[in-house]
Amino acid sequence: MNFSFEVSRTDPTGARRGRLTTPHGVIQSPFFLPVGTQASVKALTQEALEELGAEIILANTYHLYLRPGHELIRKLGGLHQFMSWPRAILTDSGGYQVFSLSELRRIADEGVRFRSHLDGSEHLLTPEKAAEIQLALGSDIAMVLDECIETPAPRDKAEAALKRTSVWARRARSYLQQSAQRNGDLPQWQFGIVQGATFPDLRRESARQLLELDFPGYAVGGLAVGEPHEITCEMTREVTALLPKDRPRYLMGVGRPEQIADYVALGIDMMDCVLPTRAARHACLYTSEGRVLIKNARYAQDRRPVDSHCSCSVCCRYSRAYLRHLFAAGELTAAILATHHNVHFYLDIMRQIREAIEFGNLANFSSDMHARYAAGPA
RNA sequence: UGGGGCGUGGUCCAACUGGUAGGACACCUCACUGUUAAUGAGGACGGUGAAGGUUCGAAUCCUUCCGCCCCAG
Repeated sequence: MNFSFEVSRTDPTGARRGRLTTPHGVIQSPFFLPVGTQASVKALTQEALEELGAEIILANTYHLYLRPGHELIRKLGGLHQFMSWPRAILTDSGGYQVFSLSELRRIADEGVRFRSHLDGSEHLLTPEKAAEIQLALGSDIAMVLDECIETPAPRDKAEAALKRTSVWARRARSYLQQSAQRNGDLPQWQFGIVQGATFPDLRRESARQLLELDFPGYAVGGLAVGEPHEITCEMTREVTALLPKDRPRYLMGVGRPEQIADYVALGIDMMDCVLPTRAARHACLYTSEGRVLIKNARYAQDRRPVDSHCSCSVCCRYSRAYLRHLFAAGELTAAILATHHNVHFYLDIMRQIREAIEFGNLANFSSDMHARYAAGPA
């Protein structure tokens, strides 16, 4: 099978430099996955993503199952072909929707019963179903269905979600393995997801239970849902300490630009976040000097690029004043240009982080970022 | 020149026909962490064209003036 992961260097902080090989290309790690929930990174074309150097993106099982439907995508040749994205794709299982669509679902041991946010129709998402959908989509990496709960959570609730996540992980794992036996090969990698809320011992217990299932990669889920950054780091540290060094570690749903290096220093290899794309549409631009809220009146006559240290095509060509105008006028181009810049910025942070690991100065990079983001924009 | 109507924050309008002026948009600011999100929250701005009068109390009623609109000539 065409999957592998290798760590080529570990720096003093614990950060790992490596590469993940998939049937759809090699991805240098640590890496960031732009979020393309509905087979589209909002406001970006696949051409733009390629130009930006994205090597992998994330899509969502729940959303694509509801629309246009995984069977349709399978019929059209799978998600890669459907959306004309030749590089790697990771699909989230719908576990996050268990959390974010809480008013629309009911959780039981068999799975999650959802009412569609689109038309109100009822659907049952089980661990097997989530695995089946992702198989149909043909993503390179599939996530197991997990139960992601809100923070802070009482211990008994965290325990229950942890237990259920482990049972579901086992079911998802065997579903995929059985499918592989029938077809002779594993067409995709499947990652387990550690839960346990903000309880260190529960995090460790969750990791231990998943390790028994011998996943090719492990994710840390249920974090960055409201708890302080230090807690996110503490929980991540508990987990990565137990994970095998030769498997990729994925911290799901993070983070802010200045936090990313911290997670990498905790031994995280991959992460995804809607922040660069969503904030872009809301006129928040990330730069090497901090955040720029481009709608602010102070930028009305600002001829400078969004980020003078940025080499993206937006910063090479357009002024802050123009971007501000596009937002004020409600032009679609505002979202397109802002998203392009933010995704470039995130991918560039990852390039710099990889370089910093090679040179052994990730700690400097991290404190630099924190300082700049504390100082605010120029 | 008659007759009729209307003047309320930047804009468009609302205020049981007397009860102490509100909304939308615009503006300003903030928030977004495995996307139900080109979203959401907050803030500033008028004392009602002007001057008088009636009344406990007027954007609402009366008088005069100013401005705009419509219909007649």
